Amino acid sequence: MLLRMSTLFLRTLREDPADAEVPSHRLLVRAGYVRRVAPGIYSWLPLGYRVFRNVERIVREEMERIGAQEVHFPALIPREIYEQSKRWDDYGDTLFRLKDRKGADYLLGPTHEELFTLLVKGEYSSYKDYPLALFQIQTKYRDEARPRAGILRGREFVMKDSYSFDLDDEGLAASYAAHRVAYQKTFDRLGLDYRIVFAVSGAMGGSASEEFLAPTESGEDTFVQCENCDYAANTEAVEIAVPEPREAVDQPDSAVLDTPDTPTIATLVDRLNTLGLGREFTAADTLKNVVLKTQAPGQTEWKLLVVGVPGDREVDLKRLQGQLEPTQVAQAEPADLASEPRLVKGYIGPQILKEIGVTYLVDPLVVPGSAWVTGANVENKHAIAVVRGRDFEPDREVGAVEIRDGDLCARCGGHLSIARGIEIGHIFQLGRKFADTFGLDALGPDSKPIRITMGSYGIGVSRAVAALAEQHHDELGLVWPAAVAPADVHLVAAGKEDQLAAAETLAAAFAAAGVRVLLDDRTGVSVGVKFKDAELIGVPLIVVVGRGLVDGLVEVRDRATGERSDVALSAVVAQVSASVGNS
RNA sequence: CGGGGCGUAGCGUAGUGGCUAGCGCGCCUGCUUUGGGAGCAGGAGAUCGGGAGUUCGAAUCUCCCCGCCCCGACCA
Repeated sequence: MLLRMSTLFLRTLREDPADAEVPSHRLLVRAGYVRRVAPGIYSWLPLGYRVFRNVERIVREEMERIGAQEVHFPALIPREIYEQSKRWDDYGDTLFRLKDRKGADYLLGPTHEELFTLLVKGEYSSYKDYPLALFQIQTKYRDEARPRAGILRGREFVMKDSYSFDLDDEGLAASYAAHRVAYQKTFDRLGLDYRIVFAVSGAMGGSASEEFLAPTESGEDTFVQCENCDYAANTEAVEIAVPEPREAVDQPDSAVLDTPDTPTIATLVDRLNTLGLGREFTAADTLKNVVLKTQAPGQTEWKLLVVGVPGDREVDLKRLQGQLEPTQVAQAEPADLASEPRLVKGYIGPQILKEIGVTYLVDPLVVPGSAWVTGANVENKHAIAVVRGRDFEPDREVGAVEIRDGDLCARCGGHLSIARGIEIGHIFQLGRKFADTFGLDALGPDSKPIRITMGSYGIGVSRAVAALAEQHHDELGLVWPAAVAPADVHLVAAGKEDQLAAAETLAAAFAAAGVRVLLDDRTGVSVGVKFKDAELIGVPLIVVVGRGLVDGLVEVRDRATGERSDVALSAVVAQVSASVGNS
């Protein structure tokens, strides 16, 4: 392969585009890889499309390696198919909907579970046909409320999605494991730094669920990782270490105290410490009861919900929502509170919740037998030594507190640290949700139907390009890993005539040796511009045919390390093709 | 949808009531230059986001609308 800068459709920008903030967006635009068409919608230019196709190729190869077979579905899908799975309504505003000339409804696919399931149902009917894994690499559409960060989160993006079809749970587990390995190989080959984190399976249902996150500052997913063991989870799924449970019975009796004007945790703690109770209280000794409301799927009615957390912690609504899916959770409005006068704002305690029929969830930090200062359900009064298992019993535990940097790992007790990452892949065991919806069965050896169980696996192909740019750049520009770079060598002809002629000859030799070469054969461009462009474009090796030519030397530069060495013109092809072959 | 910022040439920007809207990059022509985004000279390119209004006069002031970016809500 030989690409010539003199004719390449490329214009680099000297300055950062004003609308770009994150590094990938800035650099991909500056280096002429992509151009914005509309918010969240981008065109891929020749260099960018080469990187894109390299990523796509690697993803495809690793899918095929585990026996997944590639298909290609339409992006344009009739409404009826999504009606069957209820997602025409359930997906909400994020679904791109459109009408044809007859007024019939269509959508642009955000994911393709329906089509995969229906396709298999239409073709396969025997247990002998399974297991099966299919995948596609397809443009997906989501009408994001707020597209952002260039191609990291667009309204149109390319995703590889695959689905496994198995007869039983063991088969699903095996398919899931195969995909997990394939994803590791894929991201390893791409040169992405990533973490596999536990996730909640969310609205899609199912059990096992893990995300592949590429740690980077501009990532929009927060996750937690243990500094001691390999535990990592996103903030919805994370579990932190909790205190040992205690015996409820042998604890001091509960008592009600006068605590006027203490509707907040801070005012309460101040007051407690003036009462001479023989100990110092902190916010962590109090039990905060936050009033929320929930809406079960398919219901229009909202029900009150109280969540108890230690007073020094906030409730993380997003985390809570993630665990209560598909039930919706929201902050209770004053009007909601008014519907239950026995809940006294600022003085709510769990002691009466059973009696008044309000669901009570506690964070696991509120362990059985733990004693708390909490509201007495009377204006200006709090209760002390309120013990879980004696004075109240929650309906269940749910991880609700905001995770802090330094919280302890539930596995090993090590410190947890919070980081941000880009979700580049997600694997989960979908189970029988769509098989149930569409009646996907295989006929078993006993002539009885077997309901198929599915796994769902996604890789954001276009997003991976952006994630690579996020992880592989410096102040000068992009620094592509060899496997995805638009070329192996960026060959700069530093001068005219002799040097240009020598560069031409060398470029032909590289190409003949199977080295992908980008030749800067532009005349009338100063060498400084060529160097800057080479650094911005980020091909791993830069070879300069310049002043050393009179001595039969060219300069080889490593874009990543900045290392430079002079190599004999006669030896450079062999040296470079060896290093390219090794990578 | 809430909060903030911003719309002037392909890109980055200056210009807060007064002459022909200025500058840098990029682009075109010519000459010079060739190891770090070159120099000189000449040139093309803008309905100043749109509409309405105020005014002798509007990029500039007022109102409405549209769009973009960032934060949040939301979101595999």
